[in-house]
Amino acid sequence: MDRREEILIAASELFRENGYHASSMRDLAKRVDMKGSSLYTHFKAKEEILWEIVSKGADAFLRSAESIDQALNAKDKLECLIQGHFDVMTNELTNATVFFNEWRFLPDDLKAEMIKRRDRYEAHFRQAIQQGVDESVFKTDDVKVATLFVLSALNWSYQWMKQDGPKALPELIDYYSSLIMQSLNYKA
Amino acid sequence: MDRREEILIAASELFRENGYHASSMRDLAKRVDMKGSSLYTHFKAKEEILWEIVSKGADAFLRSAESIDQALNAKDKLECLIQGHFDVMTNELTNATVFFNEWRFLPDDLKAEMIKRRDRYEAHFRQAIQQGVDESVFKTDDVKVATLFVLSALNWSYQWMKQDGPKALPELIDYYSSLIMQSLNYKA
DNA sequence: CCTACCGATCGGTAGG
DNA sequence: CCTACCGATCGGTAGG
Repeated sequence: MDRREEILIAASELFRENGYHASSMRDLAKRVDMKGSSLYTHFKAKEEILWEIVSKGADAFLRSAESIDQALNAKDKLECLIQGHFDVMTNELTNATVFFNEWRFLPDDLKAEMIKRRDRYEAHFRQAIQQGVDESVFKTDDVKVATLFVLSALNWSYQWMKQDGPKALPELIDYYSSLIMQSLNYKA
Repeated sequence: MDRREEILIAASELFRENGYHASSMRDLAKRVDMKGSSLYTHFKAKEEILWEIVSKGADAFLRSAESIDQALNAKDKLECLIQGHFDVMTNELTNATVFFNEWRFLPDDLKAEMIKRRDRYEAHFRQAIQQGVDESVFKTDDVKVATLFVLSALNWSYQWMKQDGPKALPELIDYYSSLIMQSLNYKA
């Protein structure tokens, strides 16, 4: 693994623990045994580091959603979306947490780019729910609000997920998923 | 309204927009037409300001939950809890947002105090859901996870709630509430 | 509530 | 990747 990647991992952990603005370049340098000024051979600015981490988090979510077979029926599709969301949470917890907590500190143009990606992710969920309504397996009066609801329940999970969480996690996720299905009035 | 209160309101808005660590005492002073040093006649430290705002947010949620009639049946109780949550979100959006985003920057002892209050709030929801299971109006295999699910869906809402939101908000909240009820398999 | 000031630290650059 | 350094700004105090 190259040095740049090592620094990004250390930065992700640091930002997760202390937040972007409470983390200094010198703090970060200490974690990778460098002097603060040497970080600038790998990155143009502190903001660039934030961007790379946030971007990595967002891409993990998007790739997960985009890898799902579009031919699936609505129920399976939504279940894959939910499982994928938790997979990203599990495998990329640090980047994902920084993504949720710190993306708002990006400069305006990069912030706009993140909003675009977030909207694309949301569209996958809305499409699956709409498909379920069309297939008459979901029953909901308002697909937009239902989508908001499902994504809210998922997005907050970074608050209670822990690195190396309990073995019980797979069952928890299954049950969480079934609660979402029930909220959409799932009928086989 | 006394000066101290005015400063707290300005600080809440400032922290909401820029985050606690990216807001300086001089930024805050400008918003209330003072010099930075003069803020220290009202507050001992910057941290004290954060504590007051976060504390106000948390108390609003707790008071809402604790004002609910314990004699209510489970469905009505949970609906009051949900409505109360959104009332706080509406009336105290700024303090609530700072509460969610910035409470982790409090010193350890105050952080522990906030966790206590959050646990007390959560207990109200768990109790209502458990009561519903006992009354056979809710059906859920795992009250703990169901509580986590409901609170996740509610807690994330600060992300999409806006000050002076759309007139449609009451209907949105009603529908959001019905999604939660369905997730708990509500049967009258 | 102000002016004046403190030491510490910030992100970042120059030059090697 | 380092040393040495920059101007700017930080939270906070003294003294009035």
